[in-house]
Amino acid sequence: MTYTVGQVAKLAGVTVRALRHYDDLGLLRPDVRLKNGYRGYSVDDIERLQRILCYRQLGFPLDAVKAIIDDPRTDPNEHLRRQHALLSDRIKTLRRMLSTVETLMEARTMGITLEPHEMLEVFGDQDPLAHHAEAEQRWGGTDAWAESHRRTSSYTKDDWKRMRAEFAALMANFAAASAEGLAPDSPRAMDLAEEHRRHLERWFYPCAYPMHRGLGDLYVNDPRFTANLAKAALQAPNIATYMRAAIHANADRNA
Amino acid sequence: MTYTVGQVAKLAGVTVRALRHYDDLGLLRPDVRLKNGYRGYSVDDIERLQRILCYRQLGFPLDAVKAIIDDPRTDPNEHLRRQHALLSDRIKTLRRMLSTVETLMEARTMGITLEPHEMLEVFGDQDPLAHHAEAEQRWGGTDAWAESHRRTSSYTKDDWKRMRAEFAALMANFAAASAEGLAPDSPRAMDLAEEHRRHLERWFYPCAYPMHRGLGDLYVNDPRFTANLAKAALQAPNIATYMRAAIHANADRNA
DNA sequence: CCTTGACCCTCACGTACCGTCATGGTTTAG
DNA sequence: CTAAACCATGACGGTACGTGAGGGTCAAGG
Repeated sequence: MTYTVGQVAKLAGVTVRALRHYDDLGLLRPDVRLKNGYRGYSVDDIERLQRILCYRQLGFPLDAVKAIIDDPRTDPNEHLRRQHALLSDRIKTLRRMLSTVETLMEARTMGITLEPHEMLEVFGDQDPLAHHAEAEQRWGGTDAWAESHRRTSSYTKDDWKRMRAEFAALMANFAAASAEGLAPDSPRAMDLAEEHRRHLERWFYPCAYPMHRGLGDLYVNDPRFTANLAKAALQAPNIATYMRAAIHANADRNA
Repeated sequence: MTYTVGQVAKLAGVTVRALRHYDDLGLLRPDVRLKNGYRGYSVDDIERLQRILCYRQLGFPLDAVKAIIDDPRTDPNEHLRRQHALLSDRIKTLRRMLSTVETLMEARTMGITLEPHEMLEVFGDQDPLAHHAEAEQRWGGTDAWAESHRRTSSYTKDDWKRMRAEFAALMANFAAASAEGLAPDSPRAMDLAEEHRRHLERWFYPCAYPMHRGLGDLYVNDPRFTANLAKAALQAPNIATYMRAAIHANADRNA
């Protein structure tokens, strides 16, 4: 299945012109050219476009985006982790700006004049490059970054086997707990939820409690995830719903 | 007191070149030119710069920023309200992007392939203009917008007198409650906090519970606000701390 | 007194990221 | 078979600055 420029543009909410520009830059080359000269985008191209748009939204210039995306040291999981970190950062700074605006509002009602630096400092250039350069400084080449990177990209077949075995055991426990009629907010069920969270953190990506909650919801709301979990739990009924409840209870416990 | 370009640039976290550019555009004219030709920025200029940077951060082109800022129908309070709304919106969409990234992460670990539109649709152009145009459509000229605008900009001297009287009464009640040794999380104290919140909403700006919490913290953390409240409460001791506790209790109650 | 370095000034050209025609072929609905 | 709706490739324009070039200003130190 291939998509035309117009289709991709509509899907992504960008203009056709932008896609053509990315093509010119070599940033996003459509998979094929049809006989009539039309651009034919593949699903891989779409995935690449997701990365492009995400990094661009975060303020990176396109050549930097190209460098980031084409970096051979970075695998897909690493990209998602990085996007997650960058988005979280951005949200944090926007929250600081929002907080400053609230302070300004209240200062006005009270007739208090704030210092210039209090009004300004958070609104400056949130250029991700500066922060990223700093991150590069902190992490670049050192162990932390490399280790975080090594995690998924260098798993051996044996590792994957162990991971799957761990996961299967965990899901079997969930199925058993559910079958026993154990309440999802019982300590045992919550422990299983915690184990699930740490499983994700050990093998894949950092997963704080709010994020874990979101995943619990995802498992119930998206039938594909529901089905996948059911399969892993040997068709235990409503296992996703059970997991979600346990995950939320566990998150509450650790709030 | 006037500031040089370099000082302002450092305060705001932007380049000197950018400030000169804003000068050229007529977007931010320094208050004065010193004898030596240096730009001299006043505190008002700094306040204007805060608006410029905020709207620019939100993605508005500079000429639009100029139009927004120079719009004579918009008073300072209205600007802050608008900035608050726009920032909140932006945070909301970034959160949607973050949530999508989390879904993508989990989809990878489960080996599920998402539909193209699921990967892309949130990352498109978050151009505030589109949304703003829509808001203009919804509100433009109609009552809601005008009314929201009329609120502070058209208060008469009598209105201000009533507002100040209301506020004085409220603070007197807080002082009394505190003097009586009434617990800040008692119903009566929480009612006062709620009254304070509604006072803000009626006279100044929308103030949801999370924001109200933030203000409570501000009252304690910033001595200028602490002092101001103490004065309004006839020097009742620790009134800001008392208010903060009541505000948080009230927010908990309405969570 | 004179220099050095950190500021400031005004042109002026360059660059990134597209928007916007202009011109023309292709495909699909009626 | 024709109009509308796509696709293509140039090519020029526009915004928001970056980046010198070339040259005054000012405080501190030798």
